Amino acid sequence: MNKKRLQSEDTKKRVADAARGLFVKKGYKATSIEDIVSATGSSKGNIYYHFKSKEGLFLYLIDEWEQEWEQQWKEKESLYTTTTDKMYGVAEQMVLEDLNHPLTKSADEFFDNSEKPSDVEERITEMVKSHLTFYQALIQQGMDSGEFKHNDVEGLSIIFESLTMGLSQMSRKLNQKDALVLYRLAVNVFLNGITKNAT
Amino acid sequence: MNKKRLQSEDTKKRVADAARGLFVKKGYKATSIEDIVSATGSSKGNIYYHFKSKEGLFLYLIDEWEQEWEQQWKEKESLYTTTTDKMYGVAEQMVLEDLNHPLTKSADEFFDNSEKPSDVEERITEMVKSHLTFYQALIQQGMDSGEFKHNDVEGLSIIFESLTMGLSQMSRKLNQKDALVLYRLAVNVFLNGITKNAT
DNA sequence: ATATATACTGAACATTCATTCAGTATCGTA
DNA sequence: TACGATACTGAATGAATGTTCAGTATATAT
Repeated sequence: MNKKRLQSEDTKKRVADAARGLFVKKGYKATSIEDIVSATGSSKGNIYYHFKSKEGLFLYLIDEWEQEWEQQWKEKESLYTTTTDKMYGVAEQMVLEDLNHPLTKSADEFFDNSEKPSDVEERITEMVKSHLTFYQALIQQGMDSGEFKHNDVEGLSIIFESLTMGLSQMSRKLNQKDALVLYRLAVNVFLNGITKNAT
Repeated sequence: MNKKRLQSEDTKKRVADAARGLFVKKGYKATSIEDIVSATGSSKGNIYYHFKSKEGLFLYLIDEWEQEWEQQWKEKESLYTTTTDKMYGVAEQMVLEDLNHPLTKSADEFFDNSEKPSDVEERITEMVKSHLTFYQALIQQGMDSGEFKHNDVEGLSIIFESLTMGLSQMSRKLNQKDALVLYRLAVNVFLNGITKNAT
């Protein structure tokens, strides 16, 4: 039970990769199972053999993506000394990872489909919460270290999350280079608003 | 030909209002013609008699909304003296109007449906462009008057648009009061990042 | 070599939804 | 009053799409 299992995992990965690509490009709803079938050569039934449903496939990709993000961040975090640098680092990773890694589009799309209180919506809400917690800790850290002015930490974290959400939508048409410039400028504006020493 | 025409216009308005309410609440895709039928008591056919299509109905609402926004802004603009005040004013109107007035949700949703290069997508792109032009002029004005530091005007306008796009998504669950606080804080952060005199 | 679990196929099914259209009702007007 | 236009009805259509399932192939274990 080896060659078979390996092959099976391979097809599962192939399906996941194709689906990811399509979701980035077209969004969740606009991507049909049929599209994935065409892209993989695999059959409909086989996709349902490997994944519970379309939604299940999507959730699988989200999890995968989140894990990778976390891992990459851990690798980078130690390289930054100041909180300021960390915030630039986050923005950079966002452009590098999130724009490549696709669910941005589908995720935003999902946000607006309150139709079904599906697992996915819960999942996304959960994701936003964890973002907020993350930013909150980061900003608090900056305040404690004296880099940032004291202010409403929770509010600022929401604002930063909002800013990045908006940026991810706006920069969809941009190439990576331009997006990077835009994100940097955004963090710049955000920091000079909360940093003690004016630039 | 009067009573009839008035009645007709009335039903058209009733349909539009109901559709607006549903689009805000559920988003564009999640709102079916059937939903609008249920909400109005009008028949499917009648909706198609008054509006070309679901998309046409949506576009109608967008136009209506944009006109109202512009009008309300004109009434307020003269009340603000500094550009700073104007920006707060814009934010305030956004919360007061945009959150009430609904298409926010559906509009964002549309952004992610690149499936069809439909009129609507073009329309929304156009809207974003006009926003950017507006913010650009406002920010330029602030720079000229000496209120703002000199900086990349286009970039800053994109950032402000992004920020507000993100805020509109994040504040969906908030009540008007809390949203207002959040938006004010956001503009505060944005301005203290580009205003010469630190707070 | 045979049996069995695993991997896979694709036609059929079920549902949702926008849109159409042939027909009916209502109102203004000649 | 009768005719014509305008306003409205709702069943039927058609297309898209997620999901199921009975059946087939393949590889591993006995």
